Amino acid sequence: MMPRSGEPARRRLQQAAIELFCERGYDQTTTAEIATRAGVTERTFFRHFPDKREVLFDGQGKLREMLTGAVAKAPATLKPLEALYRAFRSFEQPLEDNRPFSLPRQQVIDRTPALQERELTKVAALAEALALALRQRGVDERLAALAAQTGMATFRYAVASWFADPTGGLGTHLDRAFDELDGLASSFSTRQERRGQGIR
Amino acid sequence: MMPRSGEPARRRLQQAAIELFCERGYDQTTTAEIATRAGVTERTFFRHFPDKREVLFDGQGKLREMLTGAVAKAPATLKPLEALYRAFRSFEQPLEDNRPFSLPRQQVIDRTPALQERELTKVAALAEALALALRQRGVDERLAALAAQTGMATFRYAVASWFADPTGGLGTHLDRAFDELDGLASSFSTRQERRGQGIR
DNA sequence: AACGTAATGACAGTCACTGTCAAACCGGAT
DNA sequence: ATCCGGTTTGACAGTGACTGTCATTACGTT
Repeated sequence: MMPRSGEPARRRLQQAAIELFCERGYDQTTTAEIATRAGVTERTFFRHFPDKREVLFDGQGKLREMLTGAVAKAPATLKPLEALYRAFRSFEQPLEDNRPFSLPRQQVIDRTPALQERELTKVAALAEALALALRQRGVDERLAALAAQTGMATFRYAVASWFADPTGGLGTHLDRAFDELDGLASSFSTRQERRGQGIR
Repeated sequence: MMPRSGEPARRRLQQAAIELFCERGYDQTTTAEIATRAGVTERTFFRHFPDKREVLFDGQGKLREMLTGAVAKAPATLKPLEALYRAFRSFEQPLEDNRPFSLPRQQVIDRTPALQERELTKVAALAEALALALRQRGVDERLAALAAQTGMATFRYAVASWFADPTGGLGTHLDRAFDELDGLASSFSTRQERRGQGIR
């Protein structure tokens, strides 16, 4: 049996996976190769991760808990999107620290359709969790869903532009994205004809 | 060689697939079984569909073209979400006609994670196409993306409630969903503190 | 040092999916 | 009717993701 030395097998597998994905690409890498580089058997890979893709989406569970927790703790007077903004903002530092790992990870995802598909479901699950957190703040069900989706999209937009240009840190990009969204909100309505120029 | 009789092999495969998925479930059905029921070989299945999931997501291409076309043809004065509403509305009849097929299909998807994942990517692709169509109407890039996502989510909500209760037809559910969205728009803003009570 | 639990290796097996090539189908030209 | 060229299919072999099972090994506990 492989000596259980040093880093836990789980971490070695993640490390080996991202290395190989960067070197050869996701599709050209077999789970057996990942396992070999990590010094374990292929079977062990599937004991730690339910499938090949999941080796890149591991932190999601904690991220969800932390974000929903931050939303729950936000001042009750805040509007939905403002609560989300604060939750995202409270994650600036951890995400900055993770950048060296998450940047190559995102590059692999961006050029692999199968991984983009998985990312979409992770994002959707996160948005759903955020919507639930908003509902527990007393927000209407439909508004919670809408705000959660919009907030997530804006967050992703900010992270993407931060990946492209880290200048000013993630916080700057978050502010910019939410400011832009704020400007959009005024031109955001469904029906035109049944409104006069009067407001409210 | 199998006599090329009756319905084209493609349709037979789709029919056989949805039947088997309803009977045994998606995971408990092999592509070989689908092919056998359709009277062809497994190899032929993969000549018609790139993967097992795709047999349930075939109309997507045409749907995208028709919806983006409808958006393009909408009166130029309409706001983004109103243009989307009209595009969706113009599809009431085709969707009503398809209900006998799409209802069981949706039930299969709803209880199969792998299919939900694929559906998410289809929805995302459609939203992206709608955003592009809005941009070509002169809508700002970010607003187009936001409106497309929101519109798609509202459309899906309407279709879901129409699946649950066809009373009044899809049109009624669409109106209700967009009316609800319209009510939400007023409480939809990002930042609270930097606004006085003044409007505009 | 003995023990129990959890992690691992070894092995066999299923199934989605692909490449390849020959055979069968089809419509149109002769 | 016959031939012909392009398309569709069948047959077969192969890869790789993923699962079940069981014995074995590592590690903490006593």
